[in-house]
Amino acid sequence: MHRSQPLYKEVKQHITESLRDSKWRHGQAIPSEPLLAKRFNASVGTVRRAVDELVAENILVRQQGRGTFVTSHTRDYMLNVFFQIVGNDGRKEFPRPEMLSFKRGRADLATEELLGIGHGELVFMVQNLLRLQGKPVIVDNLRLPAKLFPDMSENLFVDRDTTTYGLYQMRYGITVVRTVETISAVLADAKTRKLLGMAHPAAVLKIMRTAYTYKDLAVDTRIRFVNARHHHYLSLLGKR
Amino acid sequence: MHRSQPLYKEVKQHITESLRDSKWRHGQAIPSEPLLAKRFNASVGTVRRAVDELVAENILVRQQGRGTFVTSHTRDYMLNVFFQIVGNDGRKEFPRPEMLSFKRGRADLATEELLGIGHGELVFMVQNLLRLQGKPVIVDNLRLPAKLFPDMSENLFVDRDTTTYGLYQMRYGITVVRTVETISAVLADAKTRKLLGMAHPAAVLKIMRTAYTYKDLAVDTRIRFVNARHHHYLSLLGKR
DNA sequence: AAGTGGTCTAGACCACCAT
DNA sequence: TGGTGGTCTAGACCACTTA
Repeated sequence: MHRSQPLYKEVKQHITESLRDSKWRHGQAIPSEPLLAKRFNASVGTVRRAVDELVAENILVRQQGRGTFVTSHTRDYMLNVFFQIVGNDGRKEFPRPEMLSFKRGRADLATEELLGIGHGELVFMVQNLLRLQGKPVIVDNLRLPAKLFPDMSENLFVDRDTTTYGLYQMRYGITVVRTVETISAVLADAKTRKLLGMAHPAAVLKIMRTAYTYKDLAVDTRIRFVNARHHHYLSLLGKR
Repeated sequence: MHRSQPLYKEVKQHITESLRDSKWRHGQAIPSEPLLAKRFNASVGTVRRAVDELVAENILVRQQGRGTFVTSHTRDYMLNVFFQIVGNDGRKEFPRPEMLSFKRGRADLATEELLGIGHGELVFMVQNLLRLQGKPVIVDNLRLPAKLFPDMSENLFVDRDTTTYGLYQMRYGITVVRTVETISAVLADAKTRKLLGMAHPAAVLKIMRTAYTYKDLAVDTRIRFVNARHHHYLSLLGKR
């Protein structure tokens, strides 16, 4: 048989499409491997290979004896996969968010480019202050395209006990699968210094992050300023 | 058969041990899969699974029709796997190093702890200035345990056209397989500002990195200060 | 007990590389 | 042409979860 693409890649793509189209919702089990094999006219081994890759990408989770599940963006999951700020003592902790402002309007050109939206399209702009161990450590400026989040409102960001990505998934069925982060160091401006309780002059981490769902669709973009005096960004490269 | 560990994990461990003991040198082909299968009393499929994991960890490289090779720490490989500083235009470039100083002596306690060496053991201390597009961008303070690098000398760091990790591999058979990086932002001191051509006050990235070889043995540790005005640190999380 | 994923095998065929 | 890795299959048996 002559194929332009290996069968397991095709199976993987079919599964990804079902996820993108919300055929299987987060937290639910997908069909068993023998069932998928029958559906895609492939052997169980081939299906396993496709699922293996999606598991490696944190999109599916296997549980022996129970089934294979669509990853839920729980707090713990987020902490492990997408949150890289740890205390200098090595401990990682879930940040406590406080919303500072919520607006709807137009974004600047750079933001429109990052989000891949047209000029003048509406976005939501949310500013949050994140606390770790009670102290303000991160100022977060979030931008999300209004068309992806039809009835987004201020209330959803207050008193939530989920992450923003968890919110996207639970309420809109949008699952963030990867992010791109750009990290630099800048002198904090007066407002940021005040929020983070830093004296002049103060160096802070500037982290620009854009999040993507299946098919490389941008979901949100944000700029974070981090007081890196008692915390740092952890990056692991290579094996493991 | 009852096993405490899956067979493919054992095979993987055997292969890793052969690599650690330099039985197979970098750039060389390891034995073919049928041969390994025979040697370890396993099926080819099981050997493939072990090799798959080592390939995913960038330790081996497959080449269809030719064989499976021990990864060589070429410039290109380093750039892709361990070097995360990119220009703000998105371009990545190989840095040009200039050695500022080379010393042999005792390290401070923190360094001894990071390297996992005893108190008072000798280390080499190397300071380099790294240029990108001709401009000084990174000040690198390197520490390596003398006992791992017996006849290390200043000359080896001058006029080299390899990376430090490439040097370890070619001359000492030591292969770096993973690194741990800790990133924060600080105000640059006068000396660093001068080297990087920055005015007062200046915020720089402070990157502390420790590199490990097989079996979690620390190979070197370094502190880098990066002028993040025209460059940044790139971090990709999640799938792909 | 039935169903799920986890491991392992043996073998077929294909694509690619060296000679 | 022979050897290498790449894909795919069919089936056995194990470990775990649920009912």
